[in-house]
Amino acid sequence: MRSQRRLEGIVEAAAESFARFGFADTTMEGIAARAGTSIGSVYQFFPNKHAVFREIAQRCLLEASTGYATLVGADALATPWPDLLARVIDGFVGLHGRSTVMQAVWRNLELYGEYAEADQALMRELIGATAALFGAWAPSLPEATRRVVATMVVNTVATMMLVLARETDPSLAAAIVTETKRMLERYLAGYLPSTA
Amino acid sequence: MRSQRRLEGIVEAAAESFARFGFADTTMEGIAARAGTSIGSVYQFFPNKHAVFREIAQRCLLEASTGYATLVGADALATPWPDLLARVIDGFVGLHGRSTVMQAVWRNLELYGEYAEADQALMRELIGATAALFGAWAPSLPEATRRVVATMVVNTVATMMLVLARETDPSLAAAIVTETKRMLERYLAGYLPSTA
Amino acid sequence: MRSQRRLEGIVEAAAESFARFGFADTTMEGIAARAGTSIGSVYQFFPNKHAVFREIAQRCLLEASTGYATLVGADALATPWPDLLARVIDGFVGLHGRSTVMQAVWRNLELYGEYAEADQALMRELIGATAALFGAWAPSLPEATRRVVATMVVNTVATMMLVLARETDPSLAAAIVTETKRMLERYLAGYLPSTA
Amino acid sequence: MRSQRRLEGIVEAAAESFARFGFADTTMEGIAARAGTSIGSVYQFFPNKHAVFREIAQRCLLEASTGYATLVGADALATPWPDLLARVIDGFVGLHGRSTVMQAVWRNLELYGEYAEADQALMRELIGATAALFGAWAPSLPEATRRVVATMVVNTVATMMLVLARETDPSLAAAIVTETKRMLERYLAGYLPSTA
DNA sequence: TATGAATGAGACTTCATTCAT
DNA sequence: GATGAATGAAGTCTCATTCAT
Repeated sequence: MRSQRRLEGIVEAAAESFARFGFADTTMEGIAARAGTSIGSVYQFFPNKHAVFREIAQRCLLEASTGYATLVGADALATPWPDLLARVIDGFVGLHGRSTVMQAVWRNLELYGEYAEADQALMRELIGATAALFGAWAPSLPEATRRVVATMVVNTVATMMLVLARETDPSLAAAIVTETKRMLERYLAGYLPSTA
Repeated sequence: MRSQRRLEGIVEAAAESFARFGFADTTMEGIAARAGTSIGSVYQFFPNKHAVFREIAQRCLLEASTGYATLVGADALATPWPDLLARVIDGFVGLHGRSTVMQAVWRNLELYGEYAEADQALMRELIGATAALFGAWAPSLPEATRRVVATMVVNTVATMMLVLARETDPSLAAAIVTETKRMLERYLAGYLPSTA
Repeated sequence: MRSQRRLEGIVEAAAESFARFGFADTTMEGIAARAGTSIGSVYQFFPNKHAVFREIAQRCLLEASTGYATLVGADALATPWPDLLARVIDGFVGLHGRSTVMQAVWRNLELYGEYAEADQALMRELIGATAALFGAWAPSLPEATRRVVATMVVNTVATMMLVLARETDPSLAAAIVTETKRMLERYLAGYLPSTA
Repeated sequence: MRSQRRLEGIVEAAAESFARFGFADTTMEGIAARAGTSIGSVYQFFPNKHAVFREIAQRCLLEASTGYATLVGADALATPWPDLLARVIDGFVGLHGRSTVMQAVWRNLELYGEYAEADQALMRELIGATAALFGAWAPSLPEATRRVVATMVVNTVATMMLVLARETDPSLAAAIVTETKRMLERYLAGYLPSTA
């Protein structure tokens, strides 16, 4: 469909611009130009500039949700948890590197309010799923503890990506990924049984 | 001197506004009004809006630097490292809670470019100091490792504050602080000798 | 096309305002209002206030250039030079009286820097053309002399218009025109052969 | 007297700034700084920015008036009129070159309205004096003619200075002075008897 | 009287949004 | 729908002028 392709072009153009210049320095005119269309067409799809960002944030959250599901996969419980942890971390790093939409959202944290609700829902989802895994691995761990620990894991991975976005030295970036895995592994080792 | 007090008023008003509404939604007119002065006076001290933010960022970094020095203190090596870790984390949480300037900076991460250089210098300083402590506690730890580990600790504490800034549930916030301490303690236990 | 008419309206309004109140006392808001449009539209065509003036200056120079060509015409060499001189002077006086754009430029000489280059090119053109006429009338006159004399004539006519712009007494204005013709005629009589 | 010296410093600083940057781009703060005093002191002497310019214009007119009297001198009628003409022209060129105040006024013609009245009075004075000389040399010349011719001479010299102010090539500038003398001489030769 | 900090009106300029074609 | 010209609210910034010290 014509309009579908046009919409995609606009979203892509907007994400690129938000990621590269930030929300404030992105103009609706600029988005239209980058998408090879007119400003009127942008307003055909979105009532205002914030709505464009919200769409991008939503896609970012969807990508994160889908990414989590794919990375954890059906074989989660059959995988030693440290391996799973490493897989998820590497997966998210890769995802962020490839997704303009994610970069746009991480670059414009000041707009968190725009999608806080949806983000919190996603966080609850991811935390719930992670906590459920913990329940399978360590049934004796109290429910409340599981949730807190899951929160820590999710937050740590999320903020690691923020740190990476800022880090210019690639070898230090790689070290940060390695050490984050190690840190979480040691942290979780206090809660989950070793997978000897 | 009169102008010193006025300057302080402006900086304080700006920090509050940046922290509460964000940089984009803060107007120079608004800063002046909140400071009980006129827009002309704001421009007497700062050539433009970004310069106001830069001043605040600089103060934030100074507070962080001073805070670190105070918290680590002269007795650092006489203190068991887990205690020192807990003291520093609690200290920074308290500092952030009391400092409008810090809240303003954490709220407007998208302006990181404005003070990136100064921030990186501070990071190097804090990482260096922390790595030096590690060197005292674990002389056998290779220099490069010490620095990477120190980087992890500093980043983790820093991003924890970002997470806290967003967290509305106070009991969850408290749990995050507790668990962050625990996480770092377990992480560092792999590198530093246990203390008696 | 709509926008062409709008542009003309803006230029006309600006010229009127520059001519009547001067550059400094003309506001972009005022130009828009006088043109019956909005300030945004003015900025659609011109990036800033100086650009508006530059457009007007350019039109003024074009009018002068075209005016010269028309006034001198194809029959220049067939016309006794005193008659041609009188025709050109009267022509320019009339032109200035009818052209808001010229009045705007003469009124704001302090902005000469804005169009100095283009003006100097025009001057060279007019001086060159005038010197060429002198060459036809007085072949024995050295090239360098022709150019200097042409410069005098062009400058004298130009500054006469400046004087006229300031003169409020119409009968004195008329006398100034008459005497300027006489002055240039007597001046040129020293260089050019008398006609029949 | 202290305040007299201070006033002179301010006027001089203002004239320099007006001459170099123009009225619009001169700030009261800048004048004070250049005069080595404070803005408050400037307002001690002048109620506003235009008043500063008016003072300068007045001095310019005074210099012109005095200059004329000096140049024409007591021996005017004993001097052949072409020599007197040359002397006056050279004198004014020199005067303009030396006087910051004159340069300030010529540079800011758009403010003519500020001193138009005084200027017109001066013009009447100079024209009257010149016409009187003509009366002595050519008693048969009708009064009205004398005044018109005197107006032409005064205007021509005045506008020559405007042209010179714009001319960057010194040899062309010199030629303009020479030719202006020649032009006026030929013009006047039609009205005044030759001085055998 | 001298100083220069404080004031605030006013001008420029941007850009999200609307709407006629 | 698509287009892009038109709109004008809103924000930044300057600088003449005032006034407390």
